[in-house]
Amino acid sequence: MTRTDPFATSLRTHLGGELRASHAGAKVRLGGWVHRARNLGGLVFVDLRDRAGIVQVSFDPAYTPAEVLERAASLGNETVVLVEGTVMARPQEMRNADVATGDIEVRATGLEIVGPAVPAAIPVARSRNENLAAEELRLRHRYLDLRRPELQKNIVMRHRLMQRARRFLSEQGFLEIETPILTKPTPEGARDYLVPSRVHAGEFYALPQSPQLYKQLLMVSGFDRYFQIARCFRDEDLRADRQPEFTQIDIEASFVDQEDVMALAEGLIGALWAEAGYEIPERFPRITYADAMERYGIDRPDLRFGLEIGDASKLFATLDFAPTKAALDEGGRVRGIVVPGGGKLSRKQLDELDVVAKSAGARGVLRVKRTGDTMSASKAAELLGVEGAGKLGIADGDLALFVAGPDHVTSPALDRIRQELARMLDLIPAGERRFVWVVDFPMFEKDPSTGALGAVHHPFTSPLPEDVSLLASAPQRARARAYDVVLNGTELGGGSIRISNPETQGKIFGLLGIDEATATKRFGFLLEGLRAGAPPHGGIAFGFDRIAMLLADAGSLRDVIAFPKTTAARALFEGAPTQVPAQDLEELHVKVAEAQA
RNA sequence: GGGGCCGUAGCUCAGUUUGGUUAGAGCACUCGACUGUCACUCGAGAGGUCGCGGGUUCGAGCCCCGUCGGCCCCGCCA
Repeated sequence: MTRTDPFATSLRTHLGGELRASHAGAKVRLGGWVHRARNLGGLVFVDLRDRAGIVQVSFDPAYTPAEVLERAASLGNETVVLVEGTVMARPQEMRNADVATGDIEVRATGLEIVGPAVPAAIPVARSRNENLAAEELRLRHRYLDLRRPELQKNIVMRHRLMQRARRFLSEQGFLEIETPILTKPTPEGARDYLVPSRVHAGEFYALPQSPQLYKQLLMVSGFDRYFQIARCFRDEDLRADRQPEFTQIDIEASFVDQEDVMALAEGLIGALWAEAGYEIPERFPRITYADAMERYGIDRPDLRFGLEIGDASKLFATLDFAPTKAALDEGGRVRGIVVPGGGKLSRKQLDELDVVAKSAGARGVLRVKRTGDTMSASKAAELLGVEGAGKLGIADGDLALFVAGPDHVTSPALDRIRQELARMLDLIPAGERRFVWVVDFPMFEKDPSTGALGAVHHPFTSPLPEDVSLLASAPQRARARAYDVVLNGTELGGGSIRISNPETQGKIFGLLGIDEATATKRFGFLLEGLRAGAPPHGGIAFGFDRIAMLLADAGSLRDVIAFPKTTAARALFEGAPTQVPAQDLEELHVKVAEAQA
């Protein structure tokens, strides 16, 4: 028994899942879990599972000592065993083409039970037609769920992506630098997770929402290429693609412009997708924010299908049609989508689209259908006539859907309609990957309830040089040196060129309603840093969990995170959060407002 | 903060439409048979707070109210 395998230890010689026909004749010692056992009476087969896969171990009186065979016959699923035996090529008729190790089996001569197991609370080996256990149970018994080959595959992919990112960035001269987890609360943005200080009564740390300020200060310090696989925390309500703690590939560089960061990001994405076995374009196309909103109604367009949004306001202005007239009179627009061959959509499907649009805030969807030279489906269709239809590009057999109102209503509604149409008409080609940069984001957006300006990206984002003059006159029209990279309608990451001039930073704070005293209190250490000699700098951050989910082809973020939280931000396995002893609270100078029943 | 769906054996699910005998099936588990299986097969058995609390009713897994938990969505997430 020679230890030639890199996974060999004092207890084992190989990973069973890696054994192949080339190992035939080898004497091996394996460690693993009993995935399944088949006892034929006098003959026992055990599927032994380790992280590399599953291998069949056979126990036969012809080569297995009686007491070993007896022990094998008693094995329960998920028991941990050490097996000793010889790898044998299986005769042709006994091979199993469904398993990677199916050309061989291990003929056992020894068996040791090293980890007896009670029956598993949720099955690791599922029978056919058996669904996965409820996610609640999978999270509660995470150690079992993580034994499933599918999840192991995801976690392995995550590891590979993480290493590939590290290697790629290191090779580009980026330094991996850790930043604090106990940091300063930030009133902007998402809610912070707070950590009370024991030493300083009444004071709190916060967990970082991102290492933003630290990485800018690292630029000020001269570490001109930084990266970090950074854990970030945001205390907001969750979604399928949102966890309270998540991981970003965080990048910042000095003496760079937008082009440099974008080129680097394209390189990194190319490397990550290559790691998962996909070849993608070296450069990604670009679209401005304004263009994206106009043509797709959203700032992260899915370019895998057409159905672009058009403006039909001019034509509708000539029609004596009250609903659209009213919207136009109020300064809104009539925008719509022409659906080639859309005439075949059923009444039920059209009603579904109506529901989708209404849930996005629209009053309703106006339908225009053309069959030959007959216009139907709405009063507006008749008023429009064939001539109007021609002007809008509505051909025989087509359907057009219009929404009227201000852009902040029509855009989201048409975005939802567009996506729903693509699904209904099966327009999304399988395996298609359409990367796109969205650039020239506005600097600010108005809070609809208060009317106050807020930063679209974050308050440290630099304006486009040609728009600096707008800051004083029309800040809402000023565009930012910010960029998002989008794949198939999913945002992978985003970043910006930062403000490296303390005066400009002060102006931006002013526009955001942060006076000098407040700015000093909250971001003083950044402003001080900028005054101490700051290079031009910028960066980008990628949502690593989401990328891992895409590349592992996982159905949920929770399937690429070893120990995820539920949508109520609970950890079911370890049971966090939890109450703590009164004495601990006292020491932290914390009083719980209402006694828990 | 709001809306939707779900919760029946250790697990996956029937049963809820129309309230009515002792709540079923497959897998897992226990016992037995079986020498080439690979979802082994076959026989037998054990296993239930129908999430929890309250209500309506002669009678509730099923109807009503509340509550807990999970998932999805809106708000929120610079």
